[in-house]
Amino acid sequence: MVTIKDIAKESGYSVSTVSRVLNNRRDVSPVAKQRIEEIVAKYNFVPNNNAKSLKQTVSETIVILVKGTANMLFADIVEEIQRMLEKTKYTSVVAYIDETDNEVQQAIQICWERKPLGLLFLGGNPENFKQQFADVEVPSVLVTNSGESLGFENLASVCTDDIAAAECAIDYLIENGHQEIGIIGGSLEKSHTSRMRHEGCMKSFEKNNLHYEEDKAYASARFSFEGAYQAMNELLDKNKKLTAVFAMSDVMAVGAIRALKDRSLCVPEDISVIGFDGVALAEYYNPKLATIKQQYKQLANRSVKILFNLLELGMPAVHEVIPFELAKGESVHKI
Amino acid sequence: MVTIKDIAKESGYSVSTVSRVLNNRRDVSPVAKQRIEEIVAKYNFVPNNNAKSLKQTVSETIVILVKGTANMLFADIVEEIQRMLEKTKYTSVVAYIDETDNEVQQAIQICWERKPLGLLFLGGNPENFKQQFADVEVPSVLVTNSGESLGFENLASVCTDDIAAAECAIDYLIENGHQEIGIIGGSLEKSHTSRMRHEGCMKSFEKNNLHYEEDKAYASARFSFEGAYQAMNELLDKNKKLTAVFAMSDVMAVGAIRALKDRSLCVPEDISVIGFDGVALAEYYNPKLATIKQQYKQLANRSVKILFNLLELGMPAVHEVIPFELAKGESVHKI
DNA sequence: CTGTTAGCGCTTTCAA
DNA sequence: TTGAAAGCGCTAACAG
Repeated sequence: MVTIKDIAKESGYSVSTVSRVLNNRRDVSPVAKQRIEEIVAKYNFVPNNNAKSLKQTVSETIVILVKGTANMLFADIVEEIQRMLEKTKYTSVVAYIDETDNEVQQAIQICWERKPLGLLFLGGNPENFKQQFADVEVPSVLVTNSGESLGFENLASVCTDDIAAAECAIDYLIENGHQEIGIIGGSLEKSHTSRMRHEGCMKSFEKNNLHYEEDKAYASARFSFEGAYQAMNELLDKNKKLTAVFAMSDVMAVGAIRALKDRSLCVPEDISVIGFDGVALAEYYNPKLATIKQQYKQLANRSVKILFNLLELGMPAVHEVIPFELAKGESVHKI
Repeated sequence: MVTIKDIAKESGYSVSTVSRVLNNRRDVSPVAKQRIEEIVAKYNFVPNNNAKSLKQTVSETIVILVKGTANMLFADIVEEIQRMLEKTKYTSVVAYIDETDNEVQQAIQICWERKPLGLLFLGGNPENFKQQFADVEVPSVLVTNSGESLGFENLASVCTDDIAAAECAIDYLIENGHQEIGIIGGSLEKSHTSRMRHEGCMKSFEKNNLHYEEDKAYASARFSFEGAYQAMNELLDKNKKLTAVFAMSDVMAVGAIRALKDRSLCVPEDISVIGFDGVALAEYYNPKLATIKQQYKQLANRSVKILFNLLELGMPAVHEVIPFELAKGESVHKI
């Protein structure tokens, strides 16, 4: 493998000059620049990022930390963020981490290793932030979760109001005459987002004077087709009178619908289903899913803008809420 | 941030001893080991991977290079591979690269930077391998594509027979009485996989004495809902007599079905659709998709096993074909 | 504009 | 069993 030293030797310049050319510094003569670039091209030289990061005190990189690879909403947001970042002078790096990992710990390690300018967290558990985010010194934006109550100076946030959105979903079911409503979501102990949405559900139930029994009406599962499939079956066994289900993601809604069909129940004729997120799948599924549409483009947009404000303008961290939309689809039926 | 030096100072040992403990070397006294581990735990010390990789000549890492984040089949395979690798002494690292990137170039860079023991390519363009894989010295397995014709000593492969599988899909449509068949796939210029599957289609058409006109019957698109949606519309415009469609992925099949529904065509009553891959979505969709099931668990299994054979036993690179299955689903109708 | 020098944090000889 | 020292490939002062 060819190193910067080899390039230096062959070009007749010193390594520092080569380094300057590589990093597009202006203080290099055009002659040197051209000569060095020739040789770099000739050998197809690519700098070793380890060495680079090891030495550099700061890079021009923005790291997008995505919690969970399978999340369709995150996939949309990531794509949008990357599209935006491409147009800037910054380099973006996407780091996918396991859903069970601690994103803040990972962030600390990443900061230490890659010295990014800024961080974008897609998803995350506020608990983890509370415990360790103080060790992150880099301007960051928490996307799809609120960081308001955390009170860190370098942590802004952009999210959908999960409570209001879930409330809206249940309201919609109730408006359509449903009284026996089941909920499929994540673990209420582990998933903060699920807790928020659950809280929204409760608000709607209370507001509408509907009785809600968690044991009977809530089934928790992984955010997957399979998980929701099982959860739906549980719910069906527990409550024979169910007429509607709120699934905390579109993927879950699809899993639930398959379970219903497998029991020869029609959606929405026999049971109505509403999802959450508003990913493409919702519109491509049959029936088209009723869902709460999170505006992924806006979430992406504002996140990047806000990060730039922190980064370039030194503005204080703000906490924005992006409005959601109710997409009526075809999976909810009036009774 | 605390470094190995700090640990050394606090423990009273030298950096080399600390390094030994960190890397589980045996030539350390139990006393030293314990003392150092205490301090490491106390400070929550994590070594800087840049420095580590920079110096190390070889790591215990196996890199999984995934081409495209949105590929559901790859997601399944990756998960399975990781599950297997977890049980071994190796560390696995997943690197997602853009579909438009050159995976071999990336691999070279990764080898140079992270010095992995082995490489697993999920997807890839044989053309790229032909041009540059010679520069990769690490044992590798190409998954879901055949590397047989490439003839590299350190490149094994595990794949589904795309030609036979596509042929089987078309055969199935023809068996069901379809004569006017449309195909939705990737770019025939850019996607090797699409070319293979296309070839399989042709074989079936010829075998069954059916006339095939590429212009009229083939629509290319990105492997996404949206892309297939448009492609389906194109096809519909070009051939009013269409009774069946083969989509080169399940995601594409779903996109196509939505396009059909939007034109008030029923699947499978008016038009039959068969997909490819056999991802979970196929069984969760309505109607359940007829599809060619690639056995992702077996693909993952054999890939890892074969890599270990290369790695540990120095066995020669083999090229395996994993059998596929036809899942009949509900989206194909006899006419 | 360019070169010299000193490390970044770690692993790895080589001696002790 | 341990430590000293060299250096991985690169950037970043600091001189010139």
